[in-house]
Amino acid sequence: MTPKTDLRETITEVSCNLFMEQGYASTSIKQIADAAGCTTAALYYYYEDGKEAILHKVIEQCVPDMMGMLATLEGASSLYELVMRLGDAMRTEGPELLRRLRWLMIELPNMGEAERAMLHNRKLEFMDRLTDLIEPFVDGRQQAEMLAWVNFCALFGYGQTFISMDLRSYRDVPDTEFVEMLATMTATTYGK
Amino acid sequence: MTPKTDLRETITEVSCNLFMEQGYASTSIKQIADAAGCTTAALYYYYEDGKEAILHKVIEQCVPDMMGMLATLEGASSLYELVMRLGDAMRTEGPELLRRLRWLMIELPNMGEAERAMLHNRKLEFMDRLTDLIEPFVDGRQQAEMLAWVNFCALFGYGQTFISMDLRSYRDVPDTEFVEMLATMTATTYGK
DNA sequence: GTCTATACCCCGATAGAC
DNA sequence: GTCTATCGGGGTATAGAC
Repeated sequence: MTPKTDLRETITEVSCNLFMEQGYASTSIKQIADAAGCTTAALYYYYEDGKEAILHKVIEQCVPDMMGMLATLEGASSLYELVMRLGDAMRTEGPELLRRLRWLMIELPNMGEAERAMLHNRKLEFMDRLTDLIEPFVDGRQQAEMLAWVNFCALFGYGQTFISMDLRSYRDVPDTEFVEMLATMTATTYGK
Repeated sequence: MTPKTDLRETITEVSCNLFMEQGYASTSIKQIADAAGCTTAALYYYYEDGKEAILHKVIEQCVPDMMGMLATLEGASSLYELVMRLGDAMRTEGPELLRRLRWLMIELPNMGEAERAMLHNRKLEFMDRLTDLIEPFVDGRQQAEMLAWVNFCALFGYGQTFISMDLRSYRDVPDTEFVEMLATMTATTYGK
């Protein structure tokens, strides 16, 4: 029963949680050690470079698989259905995914050039793929690209607003209605 | 010439800048004192409760006047024009406004219940007012409310994406085209 | 009002025992 | 591999001179 995981794994896991809750700067290695059930000295056995090394490991593991989310969009039969499926995916994987994106954005200043570039690439890949999926249903790639941005930004903005401002009112604006409206607007105006 | 402002004002001003750039947790009172041209002891003359007191003062002053932004929307003659004006307002006041909103969202965990409630109220007031402005052009208040959310979230998501991910590519997706598409979608589908 | 000087604590990090 | 013990440094905060 006891999840006798490696201490190394435990450290990254609890660090991930603490960093996301409090931010990197406000989390002390003492806190991490306590949460992991060891002393600070033990941390340095697994992460020679200390706190910062843990951060980079957490960042690496924290990057969400946004491509996987797009897989469910394949085979949509209309633009309306495509946007609805995107909304569904956001609702399903959204809370965790948006939490991660949000944290990564907050910690950007603590990242190195390489990490920033990696995230930037992931973003572009995601938008490219989403554009691919939209293109068959509209007039030209440029239109598809803009639609990808508008839809992504709307869903992203929706998620950030509620995740950030206060989780309790996540349902003030019903998510199904939000997505339906977005899908209707998109399909009515640009669907062919 | 020399802006011989009160030291008290200087302190809140430089604190605001430092907090927004580095975050509250990563800013030391020594940094604040240096930037304000005084010693840390002087800070405690104006803010007995130290760093945290400065934070609360900065939060208070930092809350953006979102209602003012909506004033420019009055008198719009169509739904399309209304959304375009909203986009214009976002582009004009947007960078500074989104920067503030973003910071406030990040520092939410450091706020008291009262501050959180105040921000929540401001948000609701803003959405209510935006709904008022949209209502004359659509079918019923419920539709207006949802449209307010979709449009706000899209513009907010757009701004957050570029402010956060990297400012340099703010123009990867041209902002005028983004707003035009949003306005077109909104007006075509729901304008009456 | 502002400074100097200082207290005290917690932080990140390491050496060396086990 | 993990702990105990400890160090140096920077952090917040304050007492008292001016």
